[in-house]
Amino acid sequence: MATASPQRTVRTRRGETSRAAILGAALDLFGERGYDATTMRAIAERAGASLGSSYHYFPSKEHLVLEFYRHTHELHLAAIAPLLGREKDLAARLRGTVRAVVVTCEPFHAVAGSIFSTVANPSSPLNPFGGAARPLREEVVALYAEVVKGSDARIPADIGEMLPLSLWLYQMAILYFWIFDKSPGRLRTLEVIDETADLIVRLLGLANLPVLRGSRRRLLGLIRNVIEG
Amino acid sequence: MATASPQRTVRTRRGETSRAAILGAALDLFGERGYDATTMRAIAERAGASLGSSYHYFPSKEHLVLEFYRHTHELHLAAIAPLLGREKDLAARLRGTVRAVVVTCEPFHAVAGSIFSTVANPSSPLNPFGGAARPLREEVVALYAEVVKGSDARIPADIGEMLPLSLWLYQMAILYFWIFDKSPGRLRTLEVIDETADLIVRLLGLANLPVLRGSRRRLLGLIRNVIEG
DNA sequence: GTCTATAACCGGATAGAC
DNA sequence: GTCTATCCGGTTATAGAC
Repeated sequence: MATASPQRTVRTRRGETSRAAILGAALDLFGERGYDATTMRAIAERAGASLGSSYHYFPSKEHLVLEFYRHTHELHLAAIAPLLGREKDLAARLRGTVRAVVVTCEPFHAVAGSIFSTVANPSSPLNPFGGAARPLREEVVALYAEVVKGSDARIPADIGEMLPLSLWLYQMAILYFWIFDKSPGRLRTLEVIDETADLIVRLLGLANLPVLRGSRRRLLGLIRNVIEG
Repeated sequence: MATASPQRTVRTRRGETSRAAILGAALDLFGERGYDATTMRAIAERAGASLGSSYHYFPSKEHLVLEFYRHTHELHLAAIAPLLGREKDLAARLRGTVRAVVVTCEPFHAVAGSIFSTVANPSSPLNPFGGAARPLREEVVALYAEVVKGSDARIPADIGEMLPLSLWLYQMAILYFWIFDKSPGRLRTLEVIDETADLIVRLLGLANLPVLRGSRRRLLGLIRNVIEG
């Protein structure tokens, strides 16, 4: 077939450019006005595209938000790479990782509230527990697996199995606290992170105590059971 | 002023009737078709009212659903009164109280997701952590204070101070799990309640262990600190 | 067959006449 | 307190351009 493939880089590049322009406009506007106050029409206009074009690239307004997640996730990964390469103490790794989450998200604090409420809705495709968010969720869980595995802490196997997902949940709780935090520099959130990260590691160290064995087994069974659903 | 007050019961009653008709129609339709598929226009039509009239009584679609929530809260109180009068075991009281929450809310399950997300929005006046929701929140916290106080469990004072609010938070977490629960009869949620209620009471019993003293003090300090904000 | 654009539709919310 | 007329914005249909 000498006529060969009609797929050319040029044509693809035009699509990519439009897509990037629309996404960039959306992220800008979310940052400027918040999620609710940003209309799809305004996004299209700023991107120099039409409304129909925006919907060609993003099936819904919420899908633009998903992209926004991914963006901050990449920033987060880059921010903590040095720490994870150097530090061996579990509490320090955990504290540093979660601190980096809120620091990375800081420019979007004003938007976070409305995004959260959109996303908390179980019927939203963006719900973090749902299917569409699975790839990203699994990346974050894998990150917490690395936070644990790269440390010098010795974690029992049954706990280690559940720990990354539990830490992901912990991170979500911190983010919800952070959304409400009006303190200057979000200092209160940072304090809470320091306290809780320390407490978690301390309790992990106590998990082998005979008196706690029964509760530990039941708690792990519960978590396992809940995840399966 | 012999012309006196123009407020007559008749006029008030007419308003009440319309209001009740609209609310009733809404609850019926929510039950029949679910929240999303029920339009404000359909509610007005079934109630024999106009769209504008509906908005005269209820500022938004979500407010209609909130009304139902208040209603179920009353039902919940009534449902657990016998249990709280009779039972002395803390685990049983807690389990029964939280079980009754989800049982009472069951007719409401299809709508619960959108309510939760409305209410989770920090900028919403209806946010459970915010000022407007304070009266209802304090009622629920007071209920959990009674769950604890009416039991034969001996709770240290520092824990007792924080416990009702913590249990309220625990109930919220259970409700969020319940929203996602697709199991028949919502059995999985009931199992989780039984497990967690038991676990909580067990851990309360262990709180006096010397090894846990440090963590206990830090955790309580943290909770106290978080609440103040 | 990939991209863009215009013109609707639909339903929540509001304005203002009566 | 009730209505009609309208706005507004997410979403969809669809026609054509490259």
